[in-house]
Amino acid sequence: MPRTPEQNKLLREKTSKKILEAALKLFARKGFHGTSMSDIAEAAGVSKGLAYNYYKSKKHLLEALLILMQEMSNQVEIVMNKSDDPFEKLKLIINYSFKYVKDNEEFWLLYMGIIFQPSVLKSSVLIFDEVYDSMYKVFEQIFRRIGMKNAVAEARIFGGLFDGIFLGYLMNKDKYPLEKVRKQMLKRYSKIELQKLL
Amino acid sequence: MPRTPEQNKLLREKTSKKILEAALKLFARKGFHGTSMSDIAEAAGVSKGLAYNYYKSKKHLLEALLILMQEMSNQVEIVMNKSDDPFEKLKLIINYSFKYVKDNEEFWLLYMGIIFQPSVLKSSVLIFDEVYDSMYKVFEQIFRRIGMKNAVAEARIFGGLFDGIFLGYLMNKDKYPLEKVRKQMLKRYSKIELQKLL
Amino acid sequence: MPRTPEQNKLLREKTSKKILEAALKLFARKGFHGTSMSDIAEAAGVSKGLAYNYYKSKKHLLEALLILMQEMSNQVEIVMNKSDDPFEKLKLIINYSFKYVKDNEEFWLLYMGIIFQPSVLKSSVLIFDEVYDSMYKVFEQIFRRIGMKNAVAEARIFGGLFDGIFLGYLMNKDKYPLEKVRKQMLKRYSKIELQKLL
Amino acid sequence: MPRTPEQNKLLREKTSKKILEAALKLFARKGFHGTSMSDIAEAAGVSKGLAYNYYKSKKHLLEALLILMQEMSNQVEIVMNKSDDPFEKLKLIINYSFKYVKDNEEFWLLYMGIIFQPSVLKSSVLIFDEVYDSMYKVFEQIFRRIGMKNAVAEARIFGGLFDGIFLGYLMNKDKYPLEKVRKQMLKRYSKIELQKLL
DNA sequence: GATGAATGAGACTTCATTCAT
DNA sequence: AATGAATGAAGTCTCATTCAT
Repeated sequence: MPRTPEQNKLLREKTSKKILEAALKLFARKGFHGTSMSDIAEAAGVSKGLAYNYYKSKKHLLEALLILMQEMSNQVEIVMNKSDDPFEKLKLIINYSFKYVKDNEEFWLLYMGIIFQPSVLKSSVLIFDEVYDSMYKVFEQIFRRIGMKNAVAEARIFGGLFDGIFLGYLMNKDKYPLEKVRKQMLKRYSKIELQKLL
Repeated sequence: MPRTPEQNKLLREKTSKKILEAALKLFARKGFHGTSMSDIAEAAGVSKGLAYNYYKSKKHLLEALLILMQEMSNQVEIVMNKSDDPFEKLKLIINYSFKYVKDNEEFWLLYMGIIFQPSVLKSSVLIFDEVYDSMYKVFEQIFRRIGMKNAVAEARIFGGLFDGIFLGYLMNKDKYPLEKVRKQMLKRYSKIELQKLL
Repeated sequence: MPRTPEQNKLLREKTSKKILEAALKLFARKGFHGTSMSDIAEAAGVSKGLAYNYYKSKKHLLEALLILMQEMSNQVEIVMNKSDDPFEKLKLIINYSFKYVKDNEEFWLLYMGIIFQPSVLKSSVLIFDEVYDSMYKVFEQIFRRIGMKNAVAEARIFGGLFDGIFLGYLMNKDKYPLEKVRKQMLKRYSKIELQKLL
Repeated sequence: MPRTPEQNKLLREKTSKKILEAALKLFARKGFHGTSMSDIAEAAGVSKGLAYNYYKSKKHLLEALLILMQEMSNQVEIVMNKSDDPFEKLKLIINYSFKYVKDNEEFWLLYMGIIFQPSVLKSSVLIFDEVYDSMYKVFEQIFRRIGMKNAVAEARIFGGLFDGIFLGYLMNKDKYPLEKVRKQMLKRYSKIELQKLL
């Protein structure tokens, strides 16, 4: 009894997702070169052959993950635009980012891993460069609207803080006081404190 | 006539340094797994066999680099202790760190690469964990002495800033306004501004 | 459609046997260090990679052969126990051993090669030591039952004879009068002649 | 102050002997392929370069050892010819051989190693074949003179005994009752016992 | 859609040999 | 006579990818 086309489509999606998730997990932890297709297939519970049935090559798997990440990165802007007040925006960004990292550790690790080894996938750099650039532009505007003189530098500091904090957190999740840091960030970038510095 | 021991020592030092430098450059850019011993030997201008004459294995090469890094990391504390004033300490740390990254981009890249793929070298994690921990302790003390309530979180923020900023810088050295950011950091952590927030 | 598990099992057995046989042949003739995995793969008619698919390393291949040999070595005792008469036992041992060597030249060569280079595989020595020891014990008992005074030494002489004779035979199979020697051995260790020496 | 020609010659001989002895020791224990020139040079306490100064290649070293062995093998005949009585000859051979093995374990091990891996050195086979052949001829004559019918087979048995016994001895020097075996051999091949079997 | 046996290029590593001094 | 740095071929092993079924 052959499967109906719908059943087949569902099955395909499910399997392809399993593979993608296994790849994400392993690339994040062991790096692209440190992960073998066998590892991925095994972690996904499918045969090597089947993995190739869904993704033409190891590189294609990575690319599929990058595209996913790119799509997710748009979320920040959506969240941010829930308010028009720059101080409120900062708050939304901080809260969203901390939540995002906790929920998507692996994506974040993969992203960092790729950033640090651009040779793995030339094209990736371009993608992220754009994402980064546009993000910094937005931060800059926010700080300008707040009235800060050095909005360019402040934007870099603000953006850098996330990377740095999350890095520290992921390096040692058990000890890191993530919640305390989030609160302190909110305080540091609150209307009250920022206005003291103007 | 054989070479004199001195000649040999010089030769060994020169060659072993060439190899180590080539390894640093390549590991930093392409990652440990992404770099082959052939790459390293070629970049160093020696034969593959000779590289093994000096470093027992690819892993040993990496370890030699890590030891070097660990030695360098002690510098921060030395620099910091040139003054006893906590505000001055912060200034010294900021200036030293920015200078350090500019002068040792590759070390920093390698370090990040390793942090993100601890599976490459289990032992490395331990080394860095210690370094990090002791550094955060020192930052905490400084902020406590300044009179900040949330010294723990502030220390994490301060430390994270460096990683985040340098990460952004190394991702795109051409565009990054490193000097502006340094100045803004000095301002943000100056006595004047910090005291406004107490 | 994938192959059925049965098909795969058959395939695996066939291929793994081909590789093992090739390894035996080459290790026996050229020694462990003198044989390369390429040699083995080529002789087995498979790719190098496949050989590693079946045997984790060159050493594992050797170990697989040793286990086979150990299993075979139990045969002697089985054969010997077909009779209870010590003179008959000697006859059975002689006939079985001569036949065994002719049928399993390569195993015998491999075995000797390993004996002479214990550094190749430390564990092997222990295995064979045990086999040897228990064999000599058995020989000793036989000679004691026959009534010989120096059963210990006689057992060593009897056992040594096999090794020595087979060594001579395998060194130069064309010229060696194996059949004549077998007959003479039977005579030498026959009831009639042995009793003359009591 | 340059060395005199005599001094030089002495030095050369001493050094070349050191190297040869180191090679013998290592080849015997670890096999030809299992021994590296570095091992040999180190064991001999000289530099690798110097070893090559004395022996053109690793193979040449082995050949030098084989020639030495060949020279030593002539000793048997000399010893044997001290008496004209065949029974006495057997006694001399037995005693000499047991003594020889104890005094020259390494030579004997090397010899066995080569016998079992003729591929290492094609030429060696020819050398040993000759030695063996002539030896068996001599044994045959002895047994014929004693009056044995199957002198051919008896010669093979007698010769094989040595190889087999020594093999057993060298496999496990601590436990092997070499002295007992020697005595039993003398008894077995004494005039009294042999004549019982005629 | 699915399997896993099979391939082969390329990685890590060793070592006989050469050579500058 | 002597050293040991240096080379490069060859060996062990891994893994992305293909393919028969």
